[in-house]
Amino acid sequence: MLSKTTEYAIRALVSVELNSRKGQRPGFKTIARDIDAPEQYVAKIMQTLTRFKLLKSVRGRGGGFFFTEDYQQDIFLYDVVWIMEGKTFFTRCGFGFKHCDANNPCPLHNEYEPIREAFTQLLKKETIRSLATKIEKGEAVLSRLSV
Amino acid sequence: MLSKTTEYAIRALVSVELNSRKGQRPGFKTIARDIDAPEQYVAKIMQTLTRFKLLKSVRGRGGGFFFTEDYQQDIFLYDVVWIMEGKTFFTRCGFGFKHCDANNPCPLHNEYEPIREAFTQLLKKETIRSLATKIEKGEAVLSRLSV
DNA sequence: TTTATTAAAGATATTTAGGTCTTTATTGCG
DNA sequence: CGCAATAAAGACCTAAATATCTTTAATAAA
Ligand code: FES
Ligand code: FES
Repeated sequence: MLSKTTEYAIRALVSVELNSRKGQRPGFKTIARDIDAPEQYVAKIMQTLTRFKLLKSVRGRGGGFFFTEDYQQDIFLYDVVWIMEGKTFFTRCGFGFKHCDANNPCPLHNEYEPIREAFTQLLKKETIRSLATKIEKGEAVLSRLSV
Repeated sequence: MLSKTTEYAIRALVSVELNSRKGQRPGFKTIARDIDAPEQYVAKIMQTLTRFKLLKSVRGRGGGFFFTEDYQQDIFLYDVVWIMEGKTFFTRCGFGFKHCDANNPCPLHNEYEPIREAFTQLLKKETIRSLATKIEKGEAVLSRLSV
């Protein structure tokens, strides 16, 4: 569904959120450990997220990644997916056509479109904060050691 | 969602169904043209589908691909996806964990699981025949030249 | 039986996603 | 200032998905 890279990106942002709730400013190594992903790959992904201004970074001693003060508006998973997968992600044809077109539908369209839409709505509803809160409440986990 | 290969596989089978309704026994070149996919790649995919006995092939003059007489039980899209993507396809974690586990859920689980299940049900409901019928009725198309 | 036609098989090539390494720039601390 | 710690940047590497090429085997028609 989502690419591994996008999954890492979402998990990494949640890691930053959880760390900052504890007054920390994590670096990419901390994040990578948190989410059980390759350090250097996480570093690359953080570069992308920073470039797209989903969060800030500072280099040097005491540096790391953090959300800005004007982080009033939530980061929706939709935003992350949009950045990592491109806007076409939300309108792909389930049958493999270049575009979805309800006026010239593939034979899966009528069934597939509502499912794709439900997933889009999920991504427009859930935020980095909402995921972090679930984890903080113990309702979910950020990574699993076993299986 | 589905890999390109799986999409080709489904479309190829629908092409065989539509051709055989017209009394034809298509070869991989005909199929490739029907579904607008690379000939040799389609050939490879047909080999896989034949190996898994979703349909039969004969070589030589007048040869091609066709469904057997005991083709009473429908071919569900679920079967095709199972063959092409593996059984783990239907139980993947939307957050990137190795497995989905409701007892130790990721923060997307509660929202994601129903969507994944809806898609699985779609694949268990729709068949190669049902897709072919939609196309035959003019309700959908097998490929699109433009966009 | 020869030939044309077709799929199977296997090797190879290309592209994309995923991942690593090295160097440079920035920052804070002693 | 000089050093240690950190992210950025870019080159590079690896693995998987996608695609192609070549040879072989099977079949039917002439
Ligand atoms: S045309 Fe295929 S999903 Fe809409
Ligand atoms: S644990 Fe992630 S979807 Fe079930």
